[in-house]
Amino acid sequence: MDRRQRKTREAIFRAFTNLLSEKDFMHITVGDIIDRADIGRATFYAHFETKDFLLKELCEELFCHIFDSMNNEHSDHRHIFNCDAPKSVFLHLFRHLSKNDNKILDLLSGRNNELFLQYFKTNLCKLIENQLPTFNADKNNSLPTDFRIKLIASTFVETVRWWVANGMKETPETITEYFLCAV
Amino acid sequence: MDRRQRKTREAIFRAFTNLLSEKDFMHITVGDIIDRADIGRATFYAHFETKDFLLKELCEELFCHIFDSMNNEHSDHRHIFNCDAPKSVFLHLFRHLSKNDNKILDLLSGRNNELFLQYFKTNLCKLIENQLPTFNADKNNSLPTDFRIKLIASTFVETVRWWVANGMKETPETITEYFLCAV
DNA sequence: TCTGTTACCGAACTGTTTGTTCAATATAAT
DNA sequence: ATTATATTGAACAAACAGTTCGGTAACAGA
Repeated sequence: MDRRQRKTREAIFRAFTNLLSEKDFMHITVGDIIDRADIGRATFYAHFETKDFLLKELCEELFCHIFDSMNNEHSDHRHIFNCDAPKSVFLHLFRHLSKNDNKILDLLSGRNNELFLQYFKTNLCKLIENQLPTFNADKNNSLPTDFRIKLIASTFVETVRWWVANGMKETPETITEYFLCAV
Repeated sequence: MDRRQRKTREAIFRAFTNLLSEKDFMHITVGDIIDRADIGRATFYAHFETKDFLLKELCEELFCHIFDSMNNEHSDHRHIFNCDAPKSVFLHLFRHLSKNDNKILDLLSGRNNELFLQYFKTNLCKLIENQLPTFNADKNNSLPTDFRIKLIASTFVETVRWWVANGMKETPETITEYFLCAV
């Protein structure tokens, strides 16, 4: 990739994430973004079709590679997760979230956390579907499977939300315990 | 209230809820609303400061009175809920949701259900806080209280979301069982 | 170093949306 | 009937979205 392209793209993402921690996505204008990124208007539209696509690509850059790496590790080194799954998988996830250059942390603690957690949830459901047999099925075994998956996903999301709202004081290990205790 | 005012207000709400079931709130313009409501532009702004305030007032009209009535019944006739709380409270809620003139149903099954369930959740947490001692505390008793409340609220919301996504085929009684089984 | 390619700039431009204003008209309240 | 108020339609400035294009700077390969 051209160095110029890369720099502009990074400048746009940086400006955009800054703005997201200040105001609603809905009220951020393209003008705001190009002012803060210090680039021309035409340049922005050369990179992203609309503001919505910018959000989409940011989310993919943030989350999808996490899940991809997760799935790869899961299939390549299945033994790692099978020793005490699903604990390892979610511990892994919480660790990723807690250290990703503080970029994810900023976005998740801002006004728009629902926005990102929505994207997050979509990927999460697939992951949980694979892990489902390893979950303790004592209590809500009688519930429909798709319902159970969504419940676990929303519990995970709510756990993350509570975690970041309280300043992420707990260790990933503790939070994993909380999550597994709740689900 | 002036009959003219009331009629315009209703026309705006009707047009707005129609549009909400068709496209994202973000992409609905004031022009769309006044066209469908068949009113003048100046009239819209005489009623609502912005599009966001219209959404806010719609949510209040839809949800807040439900919770108000709930809280009143709860304080006036405490015995009703104490016989087998928290079942009654949430059964009550599910019943409300399933029959409110199909207006709530439309909105909750549309593209913008996250939007409304967000408003919903805020009120829900207060209700759950009152009902908390009546919940089965066997499993996740060790978790922080505020965390437990948010978990229960998000489980309720996720239950509603799954319910409407599947066409609300289950009776309120069944869904209440599902919810209490999951929480 | 030279050359063709590609990205960025910035300024202008069209079309859309927002929110306001105002005089004229219609409806409600007393 | 008279007064008060809601609605209308049109026009308006300001903000915003998305496009176009000629000129400039940075890149990659020979």
